[in-house]
Amino acid sequence: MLKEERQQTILNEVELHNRILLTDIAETLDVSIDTVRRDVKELDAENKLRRVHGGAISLGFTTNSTRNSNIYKQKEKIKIAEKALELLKDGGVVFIDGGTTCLELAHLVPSNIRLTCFTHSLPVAMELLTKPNVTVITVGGQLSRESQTAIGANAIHNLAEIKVDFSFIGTGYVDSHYGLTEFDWDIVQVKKAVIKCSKKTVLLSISEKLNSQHRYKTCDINAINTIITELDPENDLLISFRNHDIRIL
Amino acid sequence: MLKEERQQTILNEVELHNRILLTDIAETLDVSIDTVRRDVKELDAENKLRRVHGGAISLGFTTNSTRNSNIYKQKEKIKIAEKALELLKDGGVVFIDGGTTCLELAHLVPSNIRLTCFTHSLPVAMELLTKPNVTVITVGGQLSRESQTAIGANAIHNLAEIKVDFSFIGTGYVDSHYGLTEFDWDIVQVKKAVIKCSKKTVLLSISEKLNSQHRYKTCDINAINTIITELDPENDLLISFRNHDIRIL
DNA sequence: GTATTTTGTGCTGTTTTTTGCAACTTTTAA
DNA sequence: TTAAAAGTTGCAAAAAACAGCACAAAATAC
Repeated sequence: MLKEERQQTILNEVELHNRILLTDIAETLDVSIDTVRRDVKELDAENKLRRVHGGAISLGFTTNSTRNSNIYKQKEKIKIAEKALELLKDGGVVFIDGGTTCLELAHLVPSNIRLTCFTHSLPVAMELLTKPNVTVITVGGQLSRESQTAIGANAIHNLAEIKVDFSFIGTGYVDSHYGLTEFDWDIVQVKKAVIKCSKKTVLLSISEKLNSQHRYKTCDINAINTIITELDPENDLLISFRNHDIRIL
Repeated sequence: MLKEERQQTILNEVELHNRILLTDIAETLDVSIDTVRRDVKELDAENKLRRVHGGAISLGFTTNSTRNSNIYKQKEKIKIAEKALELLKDGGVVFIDGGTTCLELAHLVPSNIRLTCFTHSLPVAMELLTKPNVTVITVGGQLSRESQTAIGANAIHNLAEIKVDFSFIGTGYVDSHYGLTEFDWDIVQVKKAVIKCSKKTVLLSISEKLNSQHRYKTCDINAINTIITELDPENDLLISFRNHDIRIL
């Protein structure tokens, strides 16, 4: 049996079952486990599949996994993103933050709308590039491995040089009294810079985060112009935000 | 038996069974294995089939899979990337360009090496983020939809503020006399800025691009310090580059 | 018609690729 | 923490590929 044949068989199995075990394949193809291991190693190097301990998984499982796979409370986040779409005007200039909620917004941006979008998030930028009428501009800087966004002095410096109509941001924690807070100091600095460069700031947050707080403060609640949650604007959970001069969607 | 006749028989067998073994064919046709080998080599050069170790497979055989990332000449590009790895030193500061060859380089960066990598390419940045010891810094700017890299004045401005030990760049066309050239003017401007901010510039290019040229010029061939192709450095195709003060890997 | 060149084929020795095995290390999960 | 499973590395044998040579047949030139 030719090597290429074997590798093609492995690929087919992976596509078919989404994941395979090396031991299974070795038995099916009647070759040693080492050979299968080497094949999978090569196929992984060629980006045809992804090697994992004990076997391999299909790329379809991982490639778009940032968006596709199980995002926490994805239904709520889609609902939030849909509401946020109303704020997008043809020809507008906006900033879109990182995070799964903002990524949903990027995904749902209609492809017919003409927009100029700034972002410091790699996944958001990738998503926006699929929209033919959106001009995408990345804010450069050192990347946070965890969030796949640019942070640090360079990113803040770059943000200082732009001005957008709307910025859509997420937050780790939000409270009507303590404002927006985060677990991470670097993230706070970037968000401050984002708010500073925006005419209007829109907060996208699932209701679960309401009335929670943490160590570092991003801004007062008054710095936010619009809050969007998955809840009905009249919901009692939002009552403490209604006193402020904030639009609730 | 005529050569033509023999080759036609080989092709028929390949189409019929999707694959053949050289030893089988040699026995069937009652010619030496070397003759069959030479036939298959010719047929592969004519793109009538694909030569593999031990035999040949039909062209349609590999393309049946659903969404193979199918990078043109990926094997060659991996070979180039492997050579380029030798230039990476622990603690180094480098720039990695966009393009599939540079993406292979990013993919193959060992996860134990400590590096600071600048890039204006989203896919390269994403790939590098999987390496725990690599600090990734994006060069921001307006994104080219096609190449998923930052281009334009902003990117160039940002590049002007950094200095790296090595930059690894690709090119559309390269010629020993006309230097590096591109089809796209914007791309040229960015590449110029990259070369300017690098102590040493390394060109990664498949041999197919050697001795080709296009409309807009990026730089003279002398601006390049090292050229890496998939060929052996002593290969005759590289002879015209050997006169210059260029290292060939 | 003869000499020369070109092409095709097979053979030989060397190099590369592939594969399985074994010793040893790392990862995983109870 | 420990035992089992999986992974890694190095090695050796076999198969395949390669490069170079020799020779014969065919094509071409004189």
